[in-house]
Amino acid sequence: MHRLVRLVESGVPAESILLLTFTRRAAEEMIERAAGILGRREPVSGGTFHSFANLALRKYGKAIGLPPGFTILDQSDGFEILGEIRADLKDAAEGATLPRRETIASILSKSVNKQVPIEDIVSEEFSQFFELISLFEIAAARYRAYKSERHFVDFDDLLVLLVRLLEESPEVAARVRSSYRYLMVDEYQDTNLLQARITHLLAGESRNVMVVGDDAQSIYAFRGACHENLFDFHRRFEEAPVVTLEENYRSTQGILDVANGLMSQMAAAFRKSLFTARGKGGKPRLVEAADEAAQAQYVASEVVRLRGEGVPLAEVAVLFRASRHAFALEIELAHLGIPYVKYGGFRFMESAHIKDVLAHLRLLVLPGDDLALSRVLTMRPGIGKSGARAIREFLAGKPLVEGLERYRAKGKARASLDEIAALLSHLEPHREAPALCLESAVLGLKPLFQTRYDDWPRRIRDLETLVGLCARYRSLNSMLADLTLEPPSASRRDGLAGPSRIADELVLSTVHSSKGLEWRAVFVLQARDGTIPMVASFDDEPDQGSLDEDLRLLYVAVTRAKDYLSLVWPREIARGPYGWGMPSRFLLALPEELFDCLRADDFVA
DNA sequence: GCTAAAAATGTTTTT
DNA sequence: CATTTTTAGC
Repeated sequence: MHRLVRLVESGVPAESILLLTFTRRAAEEMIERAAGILGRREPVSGGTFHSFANLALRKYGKAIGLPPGFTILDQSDGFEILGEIRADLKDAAEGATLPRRETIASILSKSVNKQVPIEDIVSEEFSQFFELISLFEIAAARYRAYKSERHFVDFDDLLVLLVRLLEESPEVAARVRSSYRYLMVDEYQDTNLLQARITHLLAGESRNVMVVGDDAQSIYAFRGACHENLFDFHRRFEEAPVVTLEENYRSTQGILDVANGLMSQMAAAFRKSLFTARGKGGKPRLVEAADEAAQAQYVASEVVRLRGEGVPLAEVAVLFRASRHAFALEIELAHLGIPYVKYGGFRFMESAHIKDVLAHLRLLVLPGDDLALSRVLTMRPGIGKSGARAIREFLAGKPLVEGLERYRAKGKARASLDEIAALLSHLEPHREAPALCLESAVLGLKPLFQTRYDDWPRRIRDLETLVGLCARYRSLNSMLADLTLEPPSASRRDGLAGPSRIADELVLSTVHSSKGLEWRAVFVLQARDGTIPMVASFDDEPDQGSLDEDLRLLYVAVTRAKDYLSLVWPREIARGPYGWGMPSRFLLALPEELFDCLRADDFVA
């Protein structure tokens, strides 16, 4: 940040500075801080690598044959396509069971992000599918073909295509480089090989580039992040000075002692020892709870106590590994009437009702979007998978609404087709603002939702919130692209969280989504062996790599806390590996005197 | 043959 | 808990 200020003060126009990072929350945080320092007069550009790629490709993609109106696929779109491909490949598998479509997607995606052949990924991480490598390669080829025929672009393609654009079109590369002369990348340990290449390409000859990262906080290896990028950057830009930041301005020493203790268990290369001038502070707590309910009760009662001591709810966070770890707590909070926002985990854009409505809008933008068409068709009564396929084939190349009316069908299917045709012809994307269009679609689908979903009131509320969030868009296409790349990420008890930053709400968040943020008080749920580190079963010990990643995950969680930290471990949990009944091995490895060891049961009673 | 309802299954984490 | 596969039903 200081470099940013210095650059601007030394006369560099703010708009020639580009800030990039991997996660949206880190990007938001980064841009907000920059705006805070520089004032609003000169907005700095920046965002995630993906959103930057989206903008650049819309603008210059023509140079590599990509039309500006390309459609972005989200993860579940990709799953759906691969599901079809998987079904087609079943015969070729000759009786062998193919992995789930999500697994195939993960293999293909890793191969792209790490820029290594599928064969390597499978032999390293999925050796049980070694026999199927050639099938995966066929699947990859079909998946690529499917996308390129339709000008569909998935998350990985955004990066691949940006690299190709910058490499194959020197004119475009020169233009982009001249408009962003100074490049800064935050959370560099989370970038993958493609993003590192983009960084190098954008830096170009001028080499005006700075990256910030902490290898101890690398927690995205599962999607191909490569924290060695940090060291590689150091080698590539030899003249770049390395500044190690060891003084910590956030946490009290008691918390840093735990953080240092965790870090000393890592096999990391850039060793640090964190210290602070903030003083010792209270000891972090290591709290034993009987089960998840007791864990929830302890956390809730502590939150109430802290609020009584003057700590606002918004200054308190509860962190966990997976979204479901917070379920019990959510019930408890609802019971006590404590408001909260929950980040991470469940994704709205992938929940059925939102996809239902957006599929209709996608058809308005691109009538040939057969992924969206399938969804629009099959969500109606009377039309199933094979019916949809027949209708899709019939409709190919025909005007959509007319075709729907002319298709020969009877009974429920006929009624459904008429309803779709009526709804689609009623929506007028050219005359209405995108948000209004969305609103009409919601209204038109409401009767169907009421029969289809038991919890339709909640879903309708979600959609109404979504309409509100979309008010700022001027084109349907950019609205859809943004919703895919930057979906609303938080929820409240009753659904989608709208913009209400004023409210004093407790924060529940996955550790992954908490990166870069800080709170006065932090609770970590399920700091339990089997969860952190995650262990699938008794006889299945995790390998060193994933063990290390989990250690870093706990490190990230611990270092979010400024003054107060409680690590809670339930002895019994409802699912998953039973019978561990131990705190995380990473915590057991630390000297006991670093913690106040408590029992939640004594506490709550 | 195709759909719709019931059982089974398999779980991070993000763009 | 929500999605996918299996099974029954039309």
